[in-house]
Amino acid sequence: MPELPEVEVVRRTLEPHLVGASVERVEVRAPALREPLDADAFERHAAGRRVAAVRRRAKYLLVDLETADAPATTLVLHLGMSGRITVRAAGDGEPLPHEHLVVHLAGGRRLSFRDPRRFGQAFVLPTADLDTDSHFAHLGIEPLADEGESALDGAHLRRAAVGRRGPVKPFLMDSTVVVGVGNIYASEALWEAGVHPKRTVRRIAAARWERLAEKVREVLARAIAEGGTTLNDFTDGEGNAGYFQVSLAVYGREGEACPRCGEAVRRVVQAGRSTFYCVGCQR
DNA sequence: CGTAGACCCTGCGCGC
DNA sequence: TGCGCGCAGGGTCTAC
Repeated sequence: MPELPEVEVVRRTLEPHLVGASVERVEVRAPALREPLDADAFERHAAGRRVAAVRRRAKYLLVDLETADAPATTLVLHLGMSGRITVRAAGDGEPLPHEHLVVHLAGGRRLSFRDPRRFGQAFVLPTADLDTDSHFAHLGIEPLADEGESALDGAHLRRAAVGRRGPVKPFLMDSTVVVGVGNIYASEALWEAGVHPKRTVRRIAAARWERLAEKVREVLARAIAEGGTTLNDFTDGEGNAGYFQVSLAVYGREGEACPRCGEAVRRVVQAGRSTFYCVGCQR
């Protein structure tokens, strides 16, 4: 469900509910995720703290926690394929299906983390250790970062492709190159840029890298503006659906007419994931 | 070192 | 109506 835009939409909707709130306790309801939840760590590093900020790095949601007498910590949440994070009102007490973690806030509201497929993650660590933590140490640049040294541009993609082979679509999804580009938006950005998903990264010229970088940023920004893509069950932190799926040009549209040239959209599997593209206008 | 494939899970929609 | 199959937004590990 969630690529970068969906996580950013969740972040933005959670932020006003969480910043300034106090964490009374963290309840581990079902510890079995791929990395089992550590109730002791939550108790030691999250309980009794105040939310200072809600940030995002790649597809990770970062809830910064502070207290007067200890260094800052960060609650890290990843939605995997099927995770959902919502704020529940005080008194709304029914346990939800697949609810793994409940963060109880002062006043009775709760932050609820659900994940049927259990590919998600939840852990807490000192904020100072974030950059060196194994989940973050090898991450590439943020595609929507401001202009500057680490902005996503054609030169960044071209440099990252040096010495590599293989098709451009999995390359775009490689989080050591650029983060946040998942299976939906990789197909969409390639279609927007007119680049064939199977094209080898060694045969892409500077101008096309530039166009591709631009389209990646554009597609992600548009998806955020439209509240994220909802295929089955994505909702923001307040439980609202997103609308970007109506804007998808090729993803999930095998056999339908390409909006640009009318050719039938095709589906292939690359690196185990479905890719949708148009032979008429992607070269 | 870089890349391809298997794998971790549950739920849903489709065709029979 | 009910059932089995294929497929799903992510990431990591192993084998080449």
